[in-house]
Amino acid sequence: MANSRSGDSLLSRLVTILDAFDSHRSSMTISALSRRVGIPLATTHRLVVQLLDERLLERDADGGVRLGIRLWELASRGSRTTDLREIALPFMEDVHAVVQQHTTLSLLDSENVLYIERLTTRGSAVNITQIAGRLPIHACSSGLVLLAYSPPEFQDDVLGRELVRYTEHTVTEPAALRRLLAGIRQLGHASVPGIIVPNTTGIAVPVFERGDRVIAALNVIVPFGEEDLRATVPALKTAAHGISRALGSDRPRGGTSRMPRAV
Amino acid sequence: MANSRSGDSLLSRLVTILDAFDSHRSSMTISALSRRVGIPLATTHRLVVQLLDERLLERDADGGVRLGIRLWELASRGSRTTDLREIALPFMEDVHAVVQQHTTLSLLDSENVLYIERLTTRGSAVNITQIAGRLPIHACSSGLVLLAYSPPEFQDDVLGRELVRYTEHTVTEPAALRRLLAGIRQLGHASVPGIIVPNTTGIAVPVFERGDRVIAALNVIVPFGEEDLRATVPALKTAAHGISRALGSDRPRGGTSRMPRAV
DNA sequence: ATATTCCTCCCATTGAATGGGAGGGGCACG
DNA sequence: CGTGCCCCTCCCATTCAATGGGAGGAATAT
Repeated sequence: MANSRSGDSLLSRLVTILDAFDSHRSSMTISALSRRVGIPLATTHRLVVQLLDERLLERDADGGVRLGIRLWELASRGSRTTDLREIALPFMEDVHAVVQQHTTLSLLDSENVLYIERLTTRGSAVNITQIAGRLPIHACSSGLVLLAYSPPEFQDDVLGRELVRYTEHTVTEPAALRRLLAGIRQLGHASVPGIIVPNTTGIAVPVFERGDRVIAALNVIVPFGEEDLRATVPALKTAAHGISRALGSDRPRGGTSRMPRAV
Repeated sequence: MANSRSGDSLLSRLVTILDAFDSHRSSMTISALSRRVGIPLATTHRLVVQLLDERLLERDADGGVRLGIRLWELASRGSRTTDLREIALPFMEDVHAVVQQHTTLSLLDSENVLYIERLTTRGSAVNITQIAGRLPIHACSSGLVLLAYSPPEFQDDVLGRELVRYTEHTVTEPAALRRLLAGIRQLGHASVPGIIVPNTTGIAVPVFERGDRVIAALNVIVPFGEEDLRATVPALKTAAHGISRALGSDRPRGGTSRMPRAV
């Protein structure tokens, strides 16, 4: 597939390079990058120069390289993520205003939970989610909701794997997990204590597209002892319903504006 | 630079392909894509298959292709845009709540104004800005603010060009533009009527990084007749100041938290 | 003064990129 | 039901860009 001795294609190497940057490592020298991604320096150098040419990478003030704004532009302009995020944002604000805890929006991507928006609350619970960050599907309330409403084959697939146990509360045993998912479907929400971070409870509800298919999860993260399910779950469900409605009304197909709407 | 007869490198072709998608054209058949980007069908097909492999593109329900979530993830994870957006969002909400008009955050990129966040208001003025969309620097209030606080050489460069006239209010004449910019610097904000969309006024203020350098513009878009500069400008300036402070306090360098902060 | 680490460029080798063309499937129109 | 049209996919001989070890040089640390 490529000239490279490692057998990687040019494109896969480009992706590897872009993938090497994250929020903790947002800038690197070319040499460091080369070591990190395991591509020979001369080749890394050449690829980086090309990426700089296309402005997918930028030079840093200290001579390092970082992701370019152009890359963000390309990725965001025609992306469904951007649309979903923008539609959901006002409803997330509502939840955030009422519940006053970290609020996130996430979806399933390649068997992980990918967070596409996050509203943080100062001084509240520890929040390990990051925008464009991922968490394992079985170890966060959002993941469990998304899994609970996934097709059975996918559920079986996930349950059949060896699941990592992060805390004493992480449910990894298939039968227990199945019961947990059934409970989530019955209640319409997930509320799980510290399955990835101790002393933190995640509460999540599904966001439906056109009434049936689940496309996202809406979640809040609260410190132990501050859970108030009676207030939180209705807030989340109301917002999730609002997002569903807004998703439908912005597209021609699907029940449009059958519902009256205040300004 | 490449095997292609057109002389384009592989990477530049990949960028061209990704660039072909935008919010209006978020899904295309491979043939349509091939025609649009001017790359022979067989080559486009091969590149698309590779991009699908890397999940930078996704298959649509109707067989077309669209941008993949993975691309958004790669671009957003280590991007400064994501940080800036997240830091600025609460302050934008404040403005939005008070002014109740479209509110945007933008920055200068390659001689254009690139919008990185937008809060919309239903039923308010026409809003042609799009998240990850661009506008010419001389034809929007945000652009004029960003230009007013740019280095003189860059200003001269922009003023030396042939500037497009979009409406009767668009200022394209260098001397007039210079006066406009001087006024913006003096007042600390830009307020310009319908220079790209008629019957719409843009009001924008600069967002500073570490007190001196301007990194973004904060803007609201109001319909003619509803301008209330006395209320709007202070709201914008307050929010812009808050963003500057939050930018500084999240980074070790720069005056951190000299200012008391309420929860 | 010496070692280390970085960036950059060179260039002979090699095999991946190229794209015209053919085959096949699906849909609409007459 | 046939015909035309458009799309996707694969093939394959040709061609030239990708590869990466190595060297030179600059900058910084020891």
